[in-house]
Amino acid sequence: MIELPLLSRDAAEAEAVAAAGAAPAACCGPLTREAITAPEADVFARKLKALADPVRLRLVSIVAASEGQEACVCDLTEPVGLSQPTVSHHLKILTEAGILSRTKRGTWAYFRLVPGALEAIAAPLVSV
Amino acid sequence: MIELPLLSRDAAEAEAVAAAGAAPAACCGPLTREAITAPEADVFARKLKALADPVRLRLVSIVAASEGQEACVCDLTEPVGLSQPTVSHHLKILTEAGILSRTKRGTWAYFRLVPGALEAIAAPLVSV
DNA sequence: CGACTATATCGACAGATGTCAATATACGGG
DNA sequence: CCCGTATATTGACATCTGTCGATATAGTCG
Repeated sequence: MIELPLLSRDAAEAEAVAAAGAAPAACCGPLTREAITAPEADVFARKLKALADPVRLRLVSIVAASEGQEACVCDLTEPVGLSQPTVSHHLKILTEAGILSRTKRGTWAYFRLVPGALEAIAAPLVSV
Repeated sequence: MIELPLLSRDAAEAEAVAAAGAAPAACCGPLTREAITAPEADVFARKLKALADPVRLRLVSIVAASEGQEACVCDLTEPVGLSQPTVSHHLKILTEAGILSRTKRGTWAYFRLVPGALEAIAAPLVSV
């Protein structure tokens, strides 16, 4: 097994998931069943933080709702009205959280929603 | 209709919801159906931010998993290992976001999970 | 009333976060 | 091979956030 020091744990999992065709796993059981442990809370909070920004929510939504469910940075800069470096920054956070995946084709970087990523984040929030 | 300047919009909605016996409404449709608008993203990000902290996740979970689904500040300080003012601060954020409700009985302030609040946050994340 | 307890608020402070301009890197085309 | 374009990285900066100790507020019980 080769180490992937440049990839976060979440991004690495997302990549493995894509290769295997499986869906990302939820971090933990339902919050309401029994008290979440501190380490589980850290992991879950990291994922929620990645999503808890109006710009990043819009980026995820635009990517997911796009033709072919993918978009490049150049498609995203104008809709959110921010500079290219800022958009790249947000996309990096979303990718490292395992929410988006990045594929480079030529000069362009295409981003896609990782299948099941949002559902995995939602899972601990629903009662049963 | 009386104004409630001391309560956030979310807390006010949560209170109305409790009075009517209804469940909190989701901020918007599924992220993946069509692109979320900027104002919707702001509202949704505010709710996610309230939850996107390891301490607050644990507080919500401890409250929800408690006997009688409620807990007072004194029950919560020790489990999370933080000072009382800090715990009060986090509880205020959760209450203003409409996730917890606060009831004062005697000297104690009891916090409960607002029914349906977590599901309302999860709703836009699930595909259909 | 006066002491004690539970909670909230305030002020301060370190560290995280979102943003941009400038720059670096990588790729494709003449 | 050099230029133009797309993206990523860096450095700087203002703002937000989580934490604490100190203090204020409010309720209980002698």
